[in-house]
Amino acid sequence: MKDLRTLATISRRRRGQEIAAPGTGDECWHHIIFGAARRYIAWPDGQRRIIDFLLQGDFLAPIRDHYGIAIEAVVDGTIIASYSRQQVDHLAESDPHIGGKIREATLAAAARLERQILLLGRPTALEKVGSFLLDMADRSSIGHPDKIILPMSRYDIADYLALSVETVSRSLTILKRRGVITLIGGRRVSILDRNALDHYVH
Amino acid sequence: MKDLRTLATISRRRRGQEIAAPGTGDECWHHIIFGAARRYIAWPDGQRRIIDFLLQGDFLAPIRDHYGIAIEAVVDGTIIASYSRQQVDHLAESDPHIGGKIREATLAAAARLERQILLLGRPTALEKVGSFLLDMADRSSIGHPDKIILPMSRYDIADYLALSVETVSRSLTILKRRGVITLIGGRRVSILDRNALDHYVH
DNA sequence: CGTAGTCTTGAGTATCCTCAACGAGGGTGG
DNA sequence: CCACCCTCGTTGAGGATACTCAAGACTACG
Repeated sequence: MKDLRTLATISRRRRGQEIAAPGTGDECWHHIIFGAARRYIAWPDGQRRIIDFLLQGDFLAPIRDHYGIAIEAVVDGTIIASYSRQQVDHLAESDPHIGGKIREATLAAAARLERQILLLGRPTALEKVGSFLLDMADRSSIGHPDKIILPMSRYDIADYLALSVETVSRSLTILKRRGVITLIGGRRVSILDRNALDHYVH
Repeated sequence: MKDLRTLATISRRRRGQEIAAPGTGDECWHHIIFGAARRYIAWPDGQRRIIDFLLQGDFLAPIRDHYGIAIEAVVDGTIIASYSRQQVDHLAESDPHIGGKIREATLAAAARLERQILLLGRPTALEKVGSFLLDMADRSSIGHPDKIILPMSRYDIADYLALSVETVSRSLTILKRRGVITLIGGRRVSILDRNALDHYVH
């Protein structure tokens, strides 16, 4: 009996290095073993829209792509396991249990996209940033649930939330001044008042 | 050999009638046979966010839901085929071919969510509305690719695009005045200048 | 024909974006 | 070890865009 692990191609990437070229996203499953990645579109006019951040442990399904979506590592030393879609399909057909796992992972990827839709639908910048922090706190489970380490830059966050960098920065400053969070060196965030944060988010 | 069709529960809904109660979205697959539906969250403060419109032919995967997402018919006489998730899983395990179909449908649902993310990420209202029209023209394939019949109200569109009703209305008026589209009675749209519309969308 | 819901338009305001400057941190080379 | 450069992050001022509030037109339906 074959195993998923035998199909894996493990690779290691530096910060900013390409994981999948634009338009090739539907060829492979990816699994983030360590680090973080961003899935994005670069428009011809120079703008960039980040569709999805992939954190440690996340699976990415091979979603069909008409836009030229690319994937890049966010931090140095990001480790990715990639699986050819065809081989995974083949395996799923021979092993019903694995087929179920695959369906499960696909639904989880869809749930992540859905959260992102809710995030983008929030009316104000403060709500977007607040939701984003709560989301990151949930997902980047490193021991304490109120300590977040943001692996991505403010520019990344801005392109993810469809805001300008300045607005992201200002929103964080406002949350800090109101005593809702603390900021240590830009990338380390502590949630002091989760109630208040939840409240921004409805 | 069992067949998917034997598992279907067919039902018929009037405009505004519930198809799935909040939080039950992960129990069933749904397939829109006729009409249209909206998948949405009603926040406690009265706001409503539409995550997804389901048009004729669309499949909806049973995505896990922590928010209380509900589904409603958009037009009278909407016909839905529903399939219990468990039974579908069971069938998929016994028939690899169906398993593949299921994975395919799940990926298509994810691709739809992804398009919605790109839509919400557009900076201006005009781009959002323009993208929305192109999207609808692609999806509601009724003979002519440049004629659209919008089954939903302006309020629905506003909650979908995260804009106010007034802004949606104004954007459509602007597109009309610029000769990009024509409006017949509010719900019927013709695309006159697809190039221009594409251009708004980058 | 009246009513309720939908759609459009207008005026004023709040929010966010753009442009600009400055500060902090990390690497590199002298 | 320090100066320099580069990227990243923050803050300020001014202007553009979308929202809110309000009122009027259109449509569908009883």
